[in-house]
Amino acid sequence: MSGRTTGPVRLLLADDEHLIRGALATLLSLEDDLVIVAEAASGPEALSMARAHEPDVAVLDLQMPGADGVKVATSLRAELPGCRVLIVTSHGRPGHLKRALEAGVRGFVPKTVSAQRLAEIIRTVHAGNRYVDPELAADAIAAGDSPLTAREAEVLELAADGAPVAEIAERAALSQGTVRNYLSSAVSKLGAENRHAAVRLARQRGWV
Amino acid sequence: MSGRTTGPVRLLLADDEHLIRGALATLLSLEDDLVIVAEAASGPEALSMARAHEPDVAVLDLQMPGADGVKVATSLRAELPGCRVLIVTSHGRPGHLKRALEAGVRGFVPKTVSAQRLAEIIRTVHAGNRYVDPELAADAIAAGDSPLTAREAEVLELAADGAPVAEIAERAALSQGTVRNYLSSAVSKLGAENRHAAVRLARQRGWV
DNA sequence: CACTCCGCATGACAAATGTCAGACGGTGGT
DNA sequence: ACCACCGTCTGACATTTGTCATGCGGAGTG
Repeated sequence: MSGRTTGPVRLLLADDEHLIRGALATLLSLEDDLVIVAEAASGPEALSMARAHEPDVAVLDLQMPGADGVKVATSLRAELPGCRVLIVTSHGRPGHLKRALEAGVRGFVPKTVSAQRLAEIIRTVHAGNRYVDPELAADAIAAGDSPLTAREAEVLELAADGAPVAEIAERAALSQGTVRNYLSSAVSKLGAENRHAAVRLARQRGWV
Repeated sequence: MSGRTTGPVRLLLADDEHLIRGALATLLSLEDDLVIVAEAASGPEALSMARAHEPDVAVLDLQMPGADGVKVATSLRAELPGCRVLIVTSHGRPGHLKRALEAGVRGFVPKTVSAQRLAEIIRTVHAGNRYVDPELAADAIAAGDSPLTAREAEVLELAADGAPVAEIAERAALSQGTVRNYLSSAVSKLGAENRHAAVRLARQRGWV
């Protein structure tokens, strides 16, 4: 039902850490039914490699220079609908999982799994099924959806690097009072002490 | 010169990401003169493994649950002076490098190097030499030493999660005015807009 | 259509934060 | 011994931030 010809699963591997990517390539190559057809060290590179080699499954690191795994997945979905995407990550933030699934990603696993297990998951994804790490899924469900409105999230993001209200107001083209109001509402929705703690919480949950 | 008997270099591998640790173990095992005698997924585990197996070189990830690579290195230095320590990291913050060298670490490399290169560096370290990634070294020199006094750093750290001044004052057993003063001085020394930006900068440079 | 609800926006007031001038004690140099 | 210097510490004052009451306008409902 996958409409694919038989033969080894053709993989694209993208991760900016050469050490990990190389090691992973070697290890996955040991599996008889898997073959790495391309490697990339950044988001844009992953895209162009995918176009050139049309892999069956793309294994993407979530954090890469240029464009993160989810952005790459979105583009791939449009350009190569036959290519399944599997995301691998070190720090699993709940919000990222949600964004990833919305981008059509078929698998989402932390780097704490073994290579053996990863190979199995690659086969699962290639067969057309989905796979999400149970622990990350639980976290995502516990965290739930973002309670923030678009404006609140926007303002909170501008506040992320400790900028004063005046600067946020200018960048968002709002009055200072309005900015304070949004921040205040975001802070109370998140149950934080102040806006800086709120930024940390929102980041943790992947809402910004 | 190293006072060691000849034979393969005995390695301890510690990294909390199973995927990477396993892949790395496989890849390094391919080198004839390297052999992995122990693996660990956390700081404390790395220590007990090192005690049990007395490796020639310990390859430690900088960020691990329990105790980070530098803390482990400090303990190892005291308990197994013959064991060289090589630290591997994803996000190289200048301050970490400095702390690592003070802890007697012999090598410090980012995960962007290839496994082949890592094997060479392991041999370099085992031979008694030091190796520090040139780019990380340049960053560390550019960042320089922390200009913060002990108190300033302490207060800044307490401010890290967005706690209000009153709470910081209580936790540091200081008056609120004093706390503000330290924060103010830290902020101006770092050239930041406010204390939150200062926290970010100090973290970036590895000064907290 | 009228009504209600909710997100968006604003200004006034209270509270927290940042800035300043200055006091005290220990260290090192003369 | 004396002095200058630096880190530590404090309170008073200006600025920034957080909270509140309130107004405006579109979406959904009766």
